[in-house]
Amino acid sequence: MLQTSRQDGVSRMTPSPSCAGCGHAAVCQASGYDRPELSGLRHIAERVGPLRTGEYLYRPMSPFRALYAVQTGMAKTVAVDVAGREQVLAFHLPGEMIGLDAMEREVHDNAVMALGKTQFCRFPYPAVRHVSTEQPEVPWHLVQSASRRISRLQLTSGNHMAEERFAAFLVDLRDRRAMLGLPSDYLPLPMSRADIGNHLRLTTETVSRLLGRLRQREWVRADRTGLHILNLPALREQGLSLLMH
Amino acid sequence: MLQTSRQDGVSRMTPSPSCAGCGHAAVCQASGYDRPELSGLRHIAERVGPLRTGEYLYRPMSPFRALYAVQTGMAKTVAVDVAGREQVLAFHLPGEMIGLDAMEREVHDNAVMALGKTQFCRFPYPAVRHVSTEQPEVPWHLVQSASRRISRLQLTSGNHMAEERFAAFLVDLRDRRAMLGLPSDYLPLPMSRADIGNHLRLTTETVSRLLGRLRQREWVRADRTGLHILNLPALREQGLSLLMH
DNA sequence: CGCGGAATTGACTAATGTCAACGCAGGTGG
DNA sequence: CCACCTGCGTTGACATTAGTCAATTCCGCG
Repeated sequence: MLQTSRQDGVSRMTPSPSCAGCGHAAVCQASGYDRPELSGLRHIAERVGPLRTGEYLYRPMSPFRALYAVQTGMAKTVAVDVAGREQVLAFHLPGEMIGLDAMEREVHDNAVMALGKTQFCRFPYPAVRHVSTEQPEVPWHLVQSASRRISRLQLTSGNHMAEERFAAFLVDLRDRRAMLGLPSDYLPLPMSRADIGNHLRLTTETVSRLLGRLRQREWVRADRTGLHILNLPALREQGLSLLMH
Repeated sequence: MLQTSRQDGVSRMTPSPSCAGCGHAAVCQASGYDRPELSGLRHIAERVGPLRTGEYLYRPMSPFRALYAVQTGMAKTVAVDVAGREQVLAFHLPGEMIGLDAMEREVHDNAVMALGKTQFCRFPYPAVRHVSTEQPEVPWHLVQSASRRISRLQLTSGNHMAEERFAAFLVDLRDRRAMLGLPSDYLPLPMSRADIGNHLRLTTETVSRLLGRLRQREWVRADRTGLHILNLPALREQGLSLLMH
């Protein structure tokens, strides 16, 4: 529940180390942040965290002051409706821009929570606007991030059997990791089964049963912290709703 | 099916009348296109259509060359997966930007189809980039459009009872029409029940039954072409998953 | 006036959710 | 260092929602 008084991430913020010596240059490169036309973005980046499981980067109704990107670890975006039901909208891997849905708005609608030890880059919005006057590619980079986010959301909005959705979820996660140059035959799953289920519109029980079936077919080897992919083609075939790029 | 050889919209295009005397200034104003910092966008706008029901504005795999906005009428965006199953991702009202998910990409993933007699504004992408050099607010306007699109997609990605989703759908449609200054106690529904159902992850039969129930409770009066809202508060209560702005 | 696609309605089915019991693992404190 | 405790995951039995299939009606259009 969002009311718990866990520490919010923004208070634990390094003033402005910029990207010099960040040590995660590979991810930035894979995500396209290293282009010279975006150097301004790198210079205004602040580092947030590390946050630990359950800590919030921001919460619903908190003022929109910055965009974020995951640097290391994983995070989830969660919407909460008036009845208090939560909906996990996305899991974020390193390099993915967070908070785009609040742009040009006063406050965030959603919460973002760390899953496992997670660090973020923070891009203060006024500074983003400022560097854009010098570097006109900056807003186009955001447009592209938003565009990708739209495509990703469209992927999960289809109506498919539970098994397809689950397989597609795993393959998508794998492909995104591969794209970032991260090991992709093993997927860490720092989120709970409940989170996965919620995201896919399934119950934890169903997720558990699906995992059981995949294990039985020897397509994956899984424990509670992660999952080895043993038969990627089969998984991909199963989740054919993945028509991405 | 996308293979039918209906005429594609882009061939029926007025060279470049710009927005002078367009007659839909009210919609543009409501959607924020009339700001002086965006005058360049208005000047590059071409008019497409009118297209009639079932005609495509563009199809999957067609090259991305322009953004569009509905001018009058309604349109739907449809994704098709490798198995040929279609997913209606959105219904577009006048003023809504279309094609953002293909930005900075080579081709469109989705199809956009007119629902009833529909006109579009076309913003050729190279011209958009060009005016942006003069008017730096242009890309920010796109960011904002994309941001809104993300919020809207997030709305439909929740797991809720069929009745909630349906009520929320109707109320959302009503609110968007109201925002545009269109009559909002009556909702034209130029799409088929199948389209509505597909969008909401329901079958036509279920949509029909839900409509029946709403009629019985005297919350709406509906025929196949549209629907009068008789009890908006009740509908809104039913679809409380709508927490927008 | 009748044809044909779309919508509606009903009977039955299947997928997934709900509820409940159990087990495993990690963490804490004796 | 072990034992218990607690939370998460797994598994099974049953319930419920929405889907499927089929028959019927409605309505626009030739």
